[in-house]
Amino acid sequence: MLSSLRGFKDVLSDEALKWQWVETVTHEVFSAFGFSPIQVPLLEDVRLFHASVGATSDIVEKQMYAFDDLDGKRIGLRPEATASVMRAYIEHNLHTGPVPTKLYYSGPMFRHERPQAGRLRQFHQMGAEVIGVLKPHHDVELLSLLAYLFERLTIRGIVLQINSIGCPVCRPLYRNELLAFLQGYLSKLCENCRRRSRENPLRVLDCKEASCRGIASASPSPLDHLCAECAHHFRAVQEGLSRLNIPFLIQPRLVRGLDYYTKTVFEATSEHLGAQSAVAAGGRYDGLAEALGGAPTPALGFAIGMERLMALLDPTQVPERPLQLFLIPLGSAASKMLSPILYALRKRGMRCEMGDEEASLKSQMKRGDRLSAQYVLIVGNAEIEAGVAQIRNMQNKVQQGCALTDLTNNLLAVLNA
RNA sequence: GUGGGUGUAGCUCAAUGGUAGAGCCCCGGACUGUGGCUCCGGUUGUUGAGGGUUCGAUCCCCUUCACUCACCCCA
Repeated sequence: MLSSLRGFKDVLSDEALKWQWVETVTHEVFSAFGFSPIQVPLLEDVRLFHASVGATSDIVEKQMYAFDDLDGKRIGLRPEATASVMRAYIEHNLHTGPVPTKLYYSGPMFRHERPQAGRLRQFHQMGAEVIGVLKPHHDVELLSLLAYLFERLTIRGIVLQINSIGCPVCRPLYRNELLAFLQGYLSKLCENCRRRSRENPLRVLDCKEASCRGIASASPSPLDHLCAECAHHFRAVQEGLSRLNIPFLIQPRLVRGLDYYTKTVFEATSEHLGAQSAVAAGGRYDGLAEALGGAPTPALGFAIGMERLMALLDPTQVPERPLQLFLIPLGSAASKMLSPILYALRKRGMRCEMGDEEASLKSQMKRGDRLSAQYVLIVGNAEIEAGVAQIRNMQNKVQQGCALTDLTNNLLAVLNA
C-alpha cells in the first residue's frame, strides 16, 4: 500500500477546518492593515533562490527540491516565498504603484530536510512584505500586524524577540571584531562552532552548547557595534513598539539564517513547540532587490509557519459549524418528497443532510446523532397520510408537527428561530 | 547527512521462546417507527518487511523500511 511521502502530510477535515478559520481571520487582519494578496508560482528558476536565500545557505545547498525541467532548464520548488514576491515586484514594476507596496501571500513551501516536531518537507507559510520604505515606523507597523494576528487567534505565550544585525556599513566591522574574539577561544568551542566561526561566525552566538553559550555571552554584542543610522533605527523601532504597548524582548544573539537580512530581525517564539520554537520570523532585507537585479529598494517582511501556528491554536476558539438538519425518509415515497426539500434548503445556505430511505428509523436517528444534527425531520407513511412531518430538537428531545404543505418555509422558520 | 526511541486489530495499548488479547470504534439485537446511557452478541491481524538462531520466534540476533524526537538547519 502506498502512503504519502516522508514529510508530506494529508490535512484531514478537522484540521482543515481550523486552517480555514485561521485564513478567514488572517485575510481580515491583513486587509485591515492595508495589505493586498499576491500569488506567486511554486516553481522558479533556481538562480532566483541562489541570488536571494544565499548560495551558502543549507536551504539552497542541500535542501532544495531542484531538478531539470523537460526542456533542460534548472528549476526548483520554492523553499520560501520572499524571493518570488520580490522578483514579481521587480518584474511587474510594482514600484510605480503607491509606496509602500504591501503584499501578503499564503501557500506551501518545500525543503528536503529530516522531519521532526514542527518541521516538514512540505510546509505552509503565510507571509507579508512591505516594499519600498526605509523608515522604522514600517518595522513597527509590520510587528504590530503580527502581534494583532496572534491576539485575534487567541494564541497566548508568544514572545516577540527582536534584534538588529546592522547593515553593509557596520556588519562587516562587527563581524571582524567577533572573529578576532572567537580566535582566542577556538579550542573551547564545540566542533560545530569551529566550523561556524569560519563560515558564518554570527551563528556561534546562538549555539546551544553550554560551553559555547558562555563564550557567546562574553563576546562583543552586535548591538554595541551598530552604525549611527542602524542604532537610531533600532531605537525608533523599540520606541514605536512601546507606544503601541506591544511587549518585546531584545535578544542580541538572535541571528537570521538567510543572507538577505539587514537591520531589524525578529522571531515570535513559543515554548510549546518543541525544538523548533519559532512560529514566525522575519526582518528587514534592504539589499535583496538589488541582489535580484532590481533598483536598490528597502523592504521588510515576515513569514508565519502555519503548521506551527496550528499547533498553538486553542481548538475551543475555532467556531463549529454543526449540521442544522438531518432529513429522515422512511421509504421511497418519503425520499422522493424530501429530496427537493433538501436541495431547496441547501440553496438557502442551510447545512443539511439526508438519510438512506431503506435504513431503519433507529439507524438513521443514530446517524443524525453522530453528525451532531441540531434537528431531525422524520417523514414516513404515517406523516404523509397525516400531512404533518415530525421535527425533533435533538438537544432537548422536544418533537413537534410540521405541515408538509410549504415544508421548506416551515423548516426555515424553525431553523432560523 | 548524523544520533536516540518506537513499530501488535481502524484507533489506544497488553501479552508469553510454545503461531495473540483488552478497551474504544463499527455493525446487529434487547427496543419490528425514535439518537446519546446500559446490557448482550458479532466483524477485524501476513504481530512493518526480509533473513538468521531454535524442535518452535510477536519475543533473541542481523538487515531493511516506516514513524517519531533531537542534532544540523530553519517557519
